[in-house]
Amino acid sequence: MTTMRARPLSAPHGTEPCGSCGARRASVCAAIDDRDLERLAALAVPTPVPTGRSFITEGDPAEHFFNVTQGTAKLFKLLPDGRRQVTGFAAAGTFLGLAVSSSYAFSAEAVEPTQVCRFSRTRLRHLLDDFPAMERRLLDVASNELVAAQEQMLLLGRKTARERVASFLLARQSCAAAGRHILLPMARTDIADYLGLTVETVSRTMTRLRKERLIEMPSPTEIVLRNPDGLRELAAGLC
Amino acid sequence: MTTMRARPLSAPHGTEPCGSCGARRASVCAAIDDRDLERLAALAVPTPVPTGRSFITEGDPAEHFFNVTQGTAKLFKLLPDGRRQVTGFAAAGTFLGLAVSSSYAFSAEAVEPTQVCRFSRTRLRHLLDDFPAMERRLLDVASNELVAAQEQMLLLGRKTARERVASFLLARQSCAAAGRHILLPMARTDIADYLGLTVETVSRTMTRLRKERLIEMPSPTEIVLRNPDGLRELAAGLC
DNA sequence: CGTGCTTTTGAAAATCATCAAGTATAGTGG
DNA sequence: CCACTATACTTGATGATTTTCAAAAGCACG
Repeated sequence: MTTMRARPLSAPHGTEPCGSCGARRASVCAAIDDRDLERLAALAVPTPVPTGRSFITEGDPAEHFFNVTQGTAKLFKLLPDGRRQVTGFAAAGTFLGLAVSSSYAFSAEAVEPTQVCRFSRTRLRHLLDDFPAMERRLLDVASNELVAAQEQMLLLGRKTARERVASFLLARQSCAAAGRHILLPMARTDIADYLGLTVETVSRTMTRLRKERLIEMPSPTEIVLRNPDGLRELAAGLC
Repeated sequence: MTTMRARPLSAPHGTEPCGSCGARRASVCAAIDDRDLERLAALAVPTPVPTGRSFITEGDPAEHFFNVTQGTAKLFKLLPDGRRQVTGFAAAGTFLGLAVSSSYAFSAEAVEPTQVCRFSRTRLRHLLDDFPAMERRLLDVASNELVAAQEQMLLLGRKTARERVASFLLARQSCAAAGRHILLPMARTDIADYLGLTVETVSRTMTRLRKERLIEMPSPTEIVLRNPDGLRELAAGLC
C-alpha cells in the first residue's frame, strides 16, 4: 500500500529544502519567515558540488543566484595568461551572484565537498518585490562584503607577506566560530592566490611563524594560533 | 514691495538643493521622482569641502551618508604606521557611507574643491521605508562597487606596475565621459596609494608609457591616450 | 623671486618571485 | 594490504621587479 506522508529530512530536490537547511538562519534566507518559506523553497534547487568543480564561470550569463549551504567555495578572477586572484572564500551561509551586469564578474569553485542552493535570478527578483526585508538583507550583505573588500585591498596593496598571512589566519579564526584551532579547507595555492603571493612564499612564511612560536601546524590544513596577540600586532603592521 | 517668487538656481543651503543638483539624475537620487523631491531635499545638507579637507574619518561613528555632487574625493584606509591604501576615488554622483557597522570603515578627503550632500543616516533610513525604489538603487550601487572592488583586487594582487598604471588610465577614460583626453585631479601619491605602488614607480612607469608612445602628458594632471588599444592589451596582461 | 611642494630621475637595497628539487600525503590498482 | 603514482607542500639558491634613499627639476603661491 502506497502511503502519502511527509518525509522528514533528506528530502529529494524541490520538496522542502529550506526548512532543514543549515543556512536557514544565516544569510538572506533568515529574512523570510517560516510561513512564507514555501515560496522560497519553491525556487531553491539544492545542488551538490564536488571538490574542484566550478559552478560559476566568469563571463557566463548570470542566470542564477547561489547560496552556499555546506562546504567552502573559492571565488576568483583570471587574467588571460592564467594569473589568478582569489577574491574570497564562501563558507556556508554565503550568498553569491549579486551583480547588476548580465554576466558573472567572477568564477566560483568548490574547495571541499560543497552544497549550494541555486535560484533563478529573475524569479528571485520577483520574490524580492514581496519581501522588502529580504532586499534590505541583501543590501546589508553587500555592504558588509564591500567593507571586507576594502580591507582586502589594504592587505594586497600595502601589507608584507608576513602581515598578509597573519591577517589571513586571524580572519579564519573569527570565521569558523573557532577558538584557536582553525581549519584551512583550501589548498596553499588558493591561499597564495588570495593573498597575492606565491605558494612558496606562503609556505615559507607559515614555517617561519611556526618557528617563531606564533602558530602550530599539526597538519597543513590544521593551524593552532599559539600567540593570537602577537599575530594581531603583526597583522596590523606593528612589528 | 516684497514678492514671493521661486528663485532659480543658486539657492542657499536647505532651500531647494536637490532640484538643481548636478547629481540629481545620477546615483540614488534618481530613484526619487520630482514630486517627492522635497522630502529628499529636506534631509540633504549641501556642504563644500576644500581640497585636502577630510569629511569622513575611519573609525568615527557613522552618522551620515554622503553624496558627492561636485569634485572628487579619495577614499582610503590607514595602517597604524601610516601606510595608506586608497580604495577608490569618488566623483560627482557617488554615494558614500554604506555600512552595517556603526562606524566608518574608511576615510574620505577631497582631492580638489568638492561639494557633498550630507544626509542623516537614521533619517535617510526612514525615508527608505517609503521609497523601495531607492533601496533597490542602493543595492545596485553596492553591487557595482563590489564588482569594481574585485577587479581592483585582481590588479593589486596580480598585475605588474605597468599593467596597473595602464588599467588605471583606462578606467579614468570611461569615467569622465572623456574621449582620449583624461584629467587626473588627484596627486601622484594618491594614484600610487590606489595602485599599491610608490610615487616613484608611478612616475617612472608613466614616463616609460610616454616614451613608448602609448600616452602623452601635456601636464602631470593631463593625459592623452595615444594608443588605447595598446594600453588595453597591457592592462589585460597580454604584453 | 624665493620657498615649499610635487614630480621626475638615479643608484642601491630588499622583498618576493622564479627555478629546482626533495619530502610528505593521498588516492589507485595490483 | 602494500606498492606506486600523482599531487601538495616544503625548502634552497638565484634573480628581478619594485622599494628605498637621495637629489634634481618643475610649479604654484606668497
